[in-house]
Amino acid sequence: MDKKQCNTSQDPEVRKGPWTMEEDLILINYIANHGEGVWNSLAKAAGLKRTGKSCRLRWLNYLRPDVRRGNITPEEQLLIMELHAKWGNRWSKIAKHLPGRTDNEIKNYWRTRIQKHIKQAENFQQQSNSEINDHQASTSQVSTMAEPVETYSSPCYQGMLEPFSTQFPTIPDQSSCCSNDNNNNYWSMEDFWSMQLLNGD
DNA sequence: AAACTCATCAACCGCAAATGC
DNA sequence: AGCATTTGCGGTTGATGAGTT
Repeated sequence: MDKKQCNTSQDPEVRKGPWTMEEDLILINYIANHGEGVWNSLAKAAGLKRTGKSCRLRWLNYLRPDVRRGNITPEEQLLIMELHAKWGNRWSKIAKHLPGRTDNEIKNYWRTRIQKHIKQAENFQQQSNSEINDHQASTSQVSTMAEPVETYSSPCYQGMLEPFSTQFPTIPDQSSCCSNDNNNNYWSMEDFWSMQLLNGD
């Protein structure tokens, strides 16, 4: 019936927003002791005032020990582009081919970095196309180019992969600093897991 | 130094599929 | 078979830090 029930977002007891270190520790400890499970009941049993969804997302994207943060390598960038050309926005599918990467991370990366470059490239192509068309329009009445290029398609990338990858010398630089920058937000996951080892449970 | 803009990313939301009863 | 619940996915938003004026 009401699917929002499992969400319980109306419940004032349910916390939202950024996770605190305490919450992270509770979740890590609970999963270390009991394993992953039914997330709604896990959230309750662990004493977290979060939805199961929120716990799951936090665990999968940030707390799992095998999650890699930052440092998207040029190889990964190209792989993401190739897989996106093949499958489109199937982020979870793409993420499966990038060990340690999450769908959310890849999605964000795509939207903030790659899409920007592609749009620039598209604009550049459209500009040069329109210049060519302007030139050709004087000799021909064909108007098929009015159709906008819709989202992704592998042919669309064909010409973009090369210029994109060669203009990338700027991006790996930032990725090399990102792992630390990201960790500076609050604390590092290495800290967390070493704490776990110290706790022993 | 302050105000403003832009880029990034963590987290939420809604929906559909999967699963259990 | 039908309903309820849970899980997973993709899109979107809001907070925040960095850069610019």
